[in-house]
Amino acid sequence: MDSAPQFNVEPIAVTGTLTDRVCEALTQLIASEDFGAGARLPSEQQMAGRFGVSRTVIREAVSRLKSEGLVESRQGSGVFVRERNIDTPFRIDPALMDCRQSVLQVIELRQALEGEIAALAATRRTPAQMTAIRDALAGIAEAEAAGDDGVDADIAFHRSIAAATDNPHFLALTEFLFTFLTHATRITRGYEATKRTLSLQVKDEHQHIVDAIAANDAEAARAAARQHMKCAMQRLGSANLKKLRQPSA
Amino acid sequence: MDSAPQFNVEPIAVTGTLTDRVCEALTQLIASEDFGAGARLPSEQQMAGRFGVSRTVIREAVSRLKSEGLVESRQGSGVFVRERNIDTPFRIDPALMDCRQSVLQVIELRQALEGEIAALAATRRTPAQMTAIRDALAGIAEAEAAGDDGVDADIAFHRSIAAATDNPHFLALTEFLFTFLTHATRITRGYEATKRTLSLQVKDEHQHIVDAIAANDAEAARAAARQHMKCAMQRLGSANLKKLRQPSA
DNA sequence: ATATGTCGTATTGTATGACAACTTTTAGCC
DNA sequence: GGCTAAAAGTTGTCATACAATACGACATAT
Repeated sequence: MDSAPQFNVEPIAVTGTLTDRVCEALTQLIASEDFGAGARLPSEQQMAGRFGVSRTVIREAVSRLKSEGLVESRQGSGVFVRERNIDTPFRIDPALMDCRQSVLQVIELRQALEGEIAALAATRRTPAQMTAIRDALAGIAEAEAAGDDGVDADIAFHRSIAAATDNPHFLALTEFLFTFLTHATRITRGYEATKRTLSLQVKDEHQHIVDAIAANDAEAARAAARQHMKCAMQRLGSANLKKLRQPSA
Repeated sequence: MDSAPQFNVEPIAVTGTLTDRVCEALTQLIASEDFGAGARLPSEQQMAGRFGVSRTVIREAVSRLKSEGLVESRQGSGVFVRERNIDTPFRIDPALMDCRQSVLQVIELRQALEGEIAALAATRRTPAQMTAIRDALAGIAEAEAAGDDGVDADIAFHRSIAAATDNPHFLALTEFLFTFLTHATRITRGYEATKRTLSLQVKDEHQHIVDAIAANDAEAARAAARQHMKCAMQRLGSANLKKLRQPSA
């Protein structure tokens, strides 16, 4: 009988762009098991005909579904429904945001990353990226002079280094950790406080990192970044924080 | 001076579709705060000119960014960077799952983490955790003997080490990266293949890590784990990866 | 002077046609 | 049957055109 999946297009929403509507309709079709995992969608031309839109719209809709991991396209072959993706992203429970131990743990994570990030940046940085790093470093001093707390500038500095790795995942993860830390420290305070009093030392640490990256010295960059993170933990740790659990026995 | 955001487009990645590359480049540009929240991107035509691609490609890339919530487009006005949500989790674009470069980049991320994880584990591990690590190592051999591909056992091994850091975020992040890698390598294949042929070397690397952790030697553990990851990258890099066709028939 | 209407321009949304790159199927030959 | 080559089908990319919308400039009315 009807072995071929039907294309019963319910009257799609009357709001939003055509791409939005087609996207929604396709998502619904896939979800309603008319097209199971591995099934091939009709060709873009066919879908354009069925929906009464141009292939442009279909392509944009499919592109979105691709970015959501629902389908995958193979050139010359077609568009196929993906297996249910166990898309469990990495997240940090916001409930831990005001927990100081969590902050230290996240910084510990950063310590692991920043060392490698600095090393890779020292190896791969382009002159343009080096300039961006130097600008960001200067931005910290400016912010400080302007009376700003300098948190944003500090983040921008570390971000510019992460960007120089040419590995977007380092940048994305750094970004993510920073959003957590800024929100967390906004609760626990103590960031600006410690930062202000020790700004000289921090500035020195930053300079060491930049110098190493400028010199293409991966090992020195790694060491400088690690030292920077270590000091950051100590600053936070000494700022009236409870100690992390240490290796007991 | 020129306050307008620069558009220093470095040569983008040489793999994947044009849309993939542009998408990645734009994400990086937005993340690197050349374009802060609320800023307007250049018009699609301008971007097409700068990247040297057609407007079609730009539109599909922007469409993906829209579906990820990074930007929003207003007809007649332009494309604007959206305020980053507080709890946007760290995730990896599923569209990059079959991109071999992404796999290597994620492994590079793991390389940064595993070194520190091993070092921390060596410092903090409890006897019980040490036992768990040894059991996991033995589990790899058992799985291998049983004819299993040993992927799950390998994951369990690294997980047991991450658990010994007493920092739950290391465990969670490792977990996340593994789910990505398993899904990705299930597409690109080559994991078991390379693993089988080089299992002796892998086993040796594992043993070195365990020994260092057992001896509470943080530096040795870090070195061993980094070496392990480095080799993993080389193995994947040399392996002849090919996209896998879904067995729909 | 302020408010309002109109217009022109810039920008995104959509349509269409074409070609390239790639995959699958088919036809033909041995 | 098995192999090769042609053909058809599909996604990827490009170029162009027009529609729909937003926004500022300018003129006009109150």
